[in-house]
Amino acid sequence: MTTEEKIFEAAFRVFQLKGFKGARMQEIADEAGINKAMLHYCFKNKELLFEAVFMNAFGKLAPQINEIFKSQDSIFEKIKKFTDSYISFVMNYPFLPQFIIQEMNNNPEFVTKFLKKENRPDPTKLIHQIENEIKLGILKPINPKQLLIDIFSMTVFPFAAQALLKGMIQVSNEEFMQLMEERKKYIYEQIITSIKK
Amino acid sequence: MTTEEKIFEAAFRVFQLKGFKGARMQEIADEAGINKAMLHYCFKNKELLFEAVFMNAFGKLAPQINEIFKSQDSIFEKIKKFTDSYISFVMNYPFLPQFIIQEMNNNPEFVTKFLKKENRPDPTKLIHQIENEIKLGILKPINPKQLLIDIFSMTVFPFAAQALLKGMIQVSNEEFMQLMEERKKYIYEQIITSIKK
DNA sequence: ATTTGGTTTAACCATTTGGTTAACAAATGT
DNA sequence: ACATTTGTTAACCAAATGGTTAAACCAAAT
Repeated sequence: MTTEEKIFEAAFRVFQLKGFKGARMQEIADEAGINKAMLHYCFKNKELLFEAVFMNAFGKLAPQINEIFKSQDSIFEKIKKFTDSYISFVMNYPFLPQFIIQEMNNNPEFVTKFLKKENRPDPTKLIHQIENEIKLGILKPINPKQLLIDIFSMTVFPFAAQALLKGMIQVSNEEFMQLMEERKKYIYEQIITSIKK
Repeated sequence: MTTEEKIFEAAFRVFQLKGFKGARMQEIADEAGINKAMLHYCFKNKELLFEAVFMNAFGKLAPQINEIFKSQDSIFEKIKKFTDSYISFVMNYPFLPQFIIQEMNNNPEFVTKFLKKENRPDPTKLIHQIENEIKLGILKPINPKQLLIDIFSMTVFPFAAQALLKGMIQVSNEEFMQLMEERKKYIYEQIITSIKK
């Protein structure tokens, strides 16, 4: 593994855990097992290192989101595939959702920056599809944007609010993960039941 | 307004916007229109000031949550009241949910600390109630914890992930607030449809 | 008028933190 | 063999930051 990779992975871990402001360059260096000057040699400064890490992190999630937006499946199929693949993926990176949401809120300029990327998830197509399936009488007449919010909420929130949730409903990490595993199917069934005509 | 109150409100604003690590004592002092030394005179140090602000913030939300846990209403009634009161309340403090989730994740010791408070929201009663209504055949057989997660997810997530969401589905702040207004009823209807037998 | 108590401030301090420099080592090309 | 580029380190630096101190202010009590 190259030094650059060691730094990157260390930074990924530290930033994810502490956020941009909370992360210390020294800690990243220690975690990577190299000298602090090396950080600035490989990645000019904290901002650039963070940006690399952040964009990479978001890049890991974007495909899961794009899947739901771009594929040719029916709404039902899309929801099933999305919840399943998103939860499966994020169970391996349990802190990713909170990390992204937190930094997006703390640096609103990131939102506009990421929206400019060409692979930006664009929901307009999905919204049209929902409107269409409503017209066809497959779905109940609902606001497509609300449905979209539902899908994200039910899938992403448990991970984003992990600490609070675990504390509140009193579950260990194992039980939590099991709940999330169960949730793959559960979300799909709940949503379908509530929108199918 | 006393100096202490001025400081507290300023700290509330700054911490909410920048988080614990991101907030600067000088900024809070400026925002409060007083000298930095005054902060340390009134609230010994950053941690204590933050703790005061954070516990107060959580205290604002706890009643909304306790309502759903403690009242004598049916599940249906509880969900209706919760979504309505929570969203109404949080529309006046749009950054509160993200603030609390963020700091809970960044300082896991807060979770245990807040769980010790006597007014801690305890969902066991609600879970029993759900199990009971399932037995009575009012609700479909679902995992009560999943239902609880749904309620929180659908209500809290849009606020917690505000920046990302607004960017992704391309809505202005006004449109967002309108969606949230609409959501008070919407969530209730969606959930009821999906769990009513 | 003077003391007394809390309140407020300007100036200061120690530490932390992101970042730099200059020297050194190890490849790499000629 | 030698020069040049690339990788790596220890020591250092300036700015930022949380926190302290000692003096000034000011209202109420004596």
